[in-house]
Amino acid sequence: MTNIHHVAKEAGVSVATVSRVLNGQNSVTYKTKLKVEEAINKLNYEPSVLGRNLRNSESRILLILIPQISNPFYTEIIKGIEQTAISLHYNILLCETDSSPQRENIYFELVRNKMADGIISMDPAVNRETLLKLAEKHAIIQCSEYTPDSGIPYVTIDNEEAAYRAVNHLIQIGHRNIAMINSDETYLYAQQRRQGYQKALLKHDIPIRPEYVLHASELGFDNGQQAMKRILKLKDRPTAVFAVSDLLAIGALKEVNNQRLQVPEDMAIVGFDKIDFSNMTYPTLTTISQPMYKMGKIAASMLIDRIKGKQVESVILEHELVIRGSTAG
Amino acid sequence: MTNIHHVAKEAGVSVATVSRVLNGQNSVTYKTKLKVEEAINKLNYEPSVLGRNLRNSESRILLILIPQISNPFYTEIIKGIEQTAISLHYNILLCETDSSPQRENIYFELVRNKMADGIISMDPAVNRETLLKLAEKHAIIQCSEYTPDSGIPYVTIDNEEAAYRAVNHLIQIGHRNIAMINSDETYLYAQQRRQGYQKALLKHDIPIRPEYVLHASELGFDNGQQAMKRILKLKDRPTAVFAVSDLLAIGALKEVNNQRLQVPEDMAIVGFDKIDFSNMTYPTLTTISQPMYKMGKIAASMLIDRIKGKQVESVILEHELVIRGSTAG
DNA sequence: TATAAAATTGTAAACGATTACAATTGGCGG
DNA sequence: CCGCCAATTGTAATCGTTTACAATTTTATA
Repeated sequence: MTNIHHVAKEAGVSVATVSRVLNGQNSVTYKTKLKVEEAINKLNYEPSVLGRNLRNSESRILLILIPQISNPFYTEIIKGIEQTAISLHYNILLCETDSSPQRENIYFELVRNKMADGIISMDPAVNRETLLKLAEKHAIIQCSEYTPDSGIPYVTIDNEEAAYRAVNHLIQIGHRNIAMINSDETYLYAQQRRQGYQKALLKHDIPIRPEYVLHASELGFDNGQQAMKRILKLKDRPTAVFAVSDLLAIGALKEVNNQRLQVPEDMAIVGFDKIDFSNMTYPTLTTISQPMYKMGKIAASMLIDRIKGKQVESVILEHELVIRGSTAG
Repeated sequence: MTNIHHVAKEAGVSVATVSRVLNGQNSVTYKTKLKVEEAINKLNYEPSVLGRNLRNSESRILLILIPQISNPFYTEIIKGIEQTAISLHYNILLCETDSSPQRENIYFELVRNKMADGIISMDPAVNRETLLKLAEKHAIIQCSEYTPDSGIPYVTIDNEEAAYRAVNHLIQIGHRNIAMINSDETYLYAQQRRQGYQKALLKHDIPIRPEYVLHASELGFDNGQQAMKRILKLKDRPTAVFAVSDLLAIGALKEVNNQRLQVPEDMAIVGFDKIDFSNMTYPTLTTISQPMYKMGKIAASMLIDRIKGKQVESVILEHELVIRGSTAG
């Protein structure tokens, strides 16, 4: 492997000069710059990132913590992060935590010992204490899910308001028996969306029935399907369902189809996230659109600012209710 | 930041001894080992991966090259890779190439200058020349898509046979006008699947009609939907379609639904990959199941073997035709 | 042309680990 | 108690950069 010393010798200059050329400093004559560049080309030299990283004590790697890589909601955000990261010469290390603390620790370790410069956490099941501790010394941004009053900057949407609008829409089109498929309510977003759900009901004097709120242990098609199975067995069968994730909603939709019931006539469904699939179902899914790509881009630039020592403010982005076939006949 | 010298001083030993304890060498007395570990705990020391990497000239990072992160086919493979990588203390850097050579080059560079130890490429649009050149000096495995006779080891399935079986199934259930939605035929898998398609037709003396083979520029729902639009306008309208990706098939299915035609009565559809979503459509999608997770695991262990200098053999895995609603009434 | 100031270049010390090789220690037989 | 050998520990070089500071060259000015 050819290193900076070889180049220096070849060009007849010192390593410092070569380094300066490499880093585009202008304190070097045009003539020597040419000589150095010639040597670099001749020797086919590529500076070692390893050496550079050690010296600069940075890795230019960003960690992205997500619970499940298979949820398209995350993939869209990741695209946004990627776009910004690449343009600023950072690379991203994708970390699937499976919501397991051990798994998480592996990744936290990476940051602690400088293999990564910072973290964008999207894991709602994150170990908050550890994260907080880590945030004292390292750059961390939360995306989508966050920890209020923790000082960790975040990008997210107004979950309560979004849920409120979704349920409000169901009420507007005449439903009063509205079930909710929520996820684990230890997660903030789940709490907030439940708040929104209840707020909408209360607003219209619809009594809140605890048995109408189901919980999915994970965000997958199966979980949605199972939940719908239970919903269809409830007495005073709900006529509409609000699911906190498109994946759940799609699974639920499938179950309604399976039982030869009609959507939206027998059961209206609203999802959350507006993933691409949500437009491919039959009927298409009414859902809340989150600006995933934008969220990713913002999270990434916040993180990089943070790494560079700047102060950053949390951001709450807009969302939108997209009305489609599963609620509109 | 506390480093190995601090630990050495604290424990009253030399840095070499600390390093030996760190790396579990047994040439160190139990007693000193204890002293060192005590010092490590006391100082809360974490060895710097940066320093270690430089010295060992490795990064313990694997690159995964995929064209689009949003295709669930890849996410499942990635899970497999991840599983193996983590257990062997490697991390994975996910690289979305968008099938763009510039983008690709960024990642190749990472390997050239030791920021990554090897590559698993799943990009069919990869620049073969560059990849071959890179493979001379670096560990590279291809997964799913490969370059025959290049010496680059790969994991894949028998695409021709799989396509053959898919189309054969359509013929078995009575179809003779069978269209194909293929992707760019510069890709090997596309060529092979087309071969399989034609082989099945020929076998049953069905003439091959070039106008029945459409091409999607990308693997997305939209592309499938567009393709189906064109298919439905063909004279001698096909009664069945074989799509080389579930995403295309699902888009196509959507279009058939949109036009109020029945699947499979008016149009039977077979997809490829068995992504989770293929079971959520209406009707569910007949498709070819690839062992994605296993493919990922194997690719990862092949790569790591390669990095360690071992010789590895290419692997062709089994596939399976999964018959579901879109072909079986 | 001499001299001060500015621009360019070079020297050598980091960064934080690993590891040949050297030095020391301890155990054991005679 | 001495000498030898093995086991343990230490010293210092090394990986490939960047950069403070020193040294040199160039330029500007009188």
